[in-house]
Amino acid sequence: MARRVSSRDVAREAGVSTATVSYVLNNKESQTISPETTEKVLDAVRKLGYVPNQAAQTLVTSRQQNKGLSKLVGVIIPQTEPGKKFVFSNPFYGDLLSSVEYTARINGYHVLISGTTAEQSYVEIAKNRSLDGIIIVGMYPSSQINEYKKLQIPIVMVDCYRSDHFFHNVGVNDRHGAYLATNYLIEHGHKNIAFISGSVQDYGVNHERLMGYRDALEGKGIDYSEQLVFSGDVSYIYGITAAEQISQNKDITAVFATADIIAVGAIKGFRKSGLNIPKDMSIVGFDDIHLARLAEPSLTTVRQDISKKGEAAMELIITNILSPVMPRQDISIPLTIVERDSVSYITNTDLSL
Amino acid sequence: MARRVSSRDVAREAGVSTATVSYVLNNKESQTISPETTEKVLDAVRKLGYVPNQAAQTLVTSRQQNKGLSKLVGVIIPQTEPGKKFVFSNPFYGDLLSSVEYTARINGYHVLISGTTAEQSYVEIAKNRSLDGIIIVGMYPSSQINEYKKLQIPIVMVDCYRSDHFFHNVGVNDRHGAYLATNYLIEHGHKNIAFISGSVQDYGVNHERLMGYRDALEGKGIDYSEQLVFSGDVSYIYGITAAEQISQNKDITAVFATADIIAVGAIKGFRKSGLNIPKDMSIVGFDDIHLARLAEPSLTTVRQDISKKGEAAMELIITNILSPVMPRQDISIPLTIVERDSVSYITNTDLSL
DNA sequence: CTGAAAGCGCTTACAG
DNA sequence: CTGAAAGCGCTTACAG
Repeated sequence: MARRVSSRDVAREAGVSTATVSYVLNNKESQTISPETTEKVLDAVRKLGYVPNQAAQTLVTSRQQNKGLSKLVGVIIPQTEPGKKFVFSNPFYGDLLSSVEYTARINGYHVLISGTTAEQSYVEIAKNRSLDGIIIVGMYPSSQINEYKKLQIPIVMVDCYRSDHFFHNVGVNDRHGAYLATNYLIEHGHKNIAFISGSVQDYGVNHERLMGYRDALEGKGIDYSEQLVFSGDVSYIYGITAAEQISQNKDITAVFATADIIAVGAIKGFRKSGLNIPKDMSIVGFDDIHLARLAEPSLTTVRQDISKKGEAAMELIITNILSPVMPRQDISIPLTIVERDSVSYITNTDLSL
Repeated sequence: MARRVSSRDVAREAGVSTATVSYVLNNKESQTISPETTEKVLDAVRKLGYVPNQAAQTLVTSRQQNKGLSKLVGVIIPQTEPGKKFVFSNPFYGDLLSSVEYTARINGYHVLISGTTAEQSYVEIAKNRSLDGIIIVGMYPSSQINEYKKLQIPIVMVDCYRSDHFFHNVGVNDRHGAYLATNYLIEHGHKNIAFISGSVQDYGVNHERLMGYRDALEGKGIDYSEQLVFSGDVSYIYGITAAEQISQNKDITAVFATADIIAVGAIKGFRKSGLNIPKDMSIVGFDDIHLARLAEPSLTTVRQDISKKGEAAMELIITNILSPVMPRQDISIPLTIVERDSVSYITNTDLSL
């Protein structure tokens, strides 16, 4: 491999010192360089095709702060199991990563993606690469999260519900989103609304969404009943199963499914049971995945701006790199209802029964 | 930020020189270190939680070769437009990236993802980060590809058809895949088989797939007719449109769609036209996206092992880093037919007409 | 306004 | 078997 062009080559070409080259390229306000010298250096840079060596820059700036050393931000995406591949098939991660990368790039940063191996913790990777910050997506065991605290670099958690809030957070207000969905159904005249979700823990996304569902019912003076809560796993199959169970209960006229994939399964399940969507059963989902638009009927759902999420996360990192004493931030990305064809009005509830 | 533990700290703790620390950690066969010393160093490393500084390593190894300097491999994913976000929503890229990253990781490499900005070409990024190799996914303008040649580092192109083959290549045999799909339909008794695809260029994926379609027809002595070729864009919508056109031609009993998304649209289109799938019309797709399994009926399609693709690409890079004089490689990932419910037999073609 | 020099944290001939 | 020393390519006080 041909030796790379260094700042010394540029200095020689321009007839100046490497210090001057550095001053020109980093235009420090502390140093003023004459226009002529600046021009000479820039010409030499162009002529030789000089690109600074980031490794050298990282090394030399390791003593200072408020700058970012490596201009590298790590992104941690959930893995099926530690040391294995990512659970990346979910298009959500692709969209998120895309906006994370874009926001990094226009700010002069790059993105390192990496899972962890049995032999190497992410903390080691962060040290080894002199990461300027880390974005952690999804839920992880507390032990792992605690490790990161030692790192003393900006860290943003995305979509992570935890009891202790040590790092910055970016997420959606799941409770509010569930409220929106449920309330939408109520405003369409529905009263007996089933709730279908993955497993509901004491905290976490589904817990929040269940709370939002209850908020909406309560807001309209409708009694909450555990009978209407169906919880399994986040899958198409479970959507079918839940729908078949729900079909047994003739009072139920609507369903809020906490994930589109469940909702789409439910559509299938209801159809199997001979119910027409939306005439006999209204459904609202959550996520607005690609499939939501293609479903038959197309699915009314709660949409989050994934792009904004990634942008917010990376902006938080960068802001925090620049001002290390910044207080912890909690950012909530707005949610909106996307109206499609899976919900119908019930005008005369009593008569229709 | 607390000063990091350096090899000097380790050396001091172990009562040896930094050279010895380096020898122990990199266990060079050229240097033999006594077991006692090795033990002392390793103890110190553990005690202090020492992690080598990659920037320093990259910098110092910049004079040697056959090693990889930065242990960093760049991955270029298609962007909507230069300087913008990735076209990442396609789950394909997520799967690919996942296996690329995994393969890198278990080999001691990391993955840098980055698009390009107007102000900064990827060549600059590669130099700046001392990238050890690059994986380029998809098609790019020749001018851009030519830029990369200067870089003198291993480069693998994934799914890229080009007239000049300068870099390593990883892809699928699209022609063979199309042959498999078409032949599958022929073996189910179909003779009038329509071909639906995105725009067909003089070279590229769709061109190859059209060739494979023709191969299969020819292999069974069936005449090729341009009347049966429908080409628009790779979208659900176009699938609907094409299906509606095809419904006009009562001779056609089967369709090979070169993308599942088109095939799923076609299912919808045929249903609109009152045709039953697979009784009145058989369909085979290509890709095996998530949707293929969920479609009604589920879609028979050609599947590629995306994971293998990423693995092969990264392995090629790493092999080439270790042996820089390696000849150009061309790797084709196997394709298989996934049989589902969208194809039926035609036993008595003549009678059925 | 510009340059000489030190130093970031490593690795590797070379000497012993 | 181990260490002193040079050097990778930068940046930044400091001196002038």
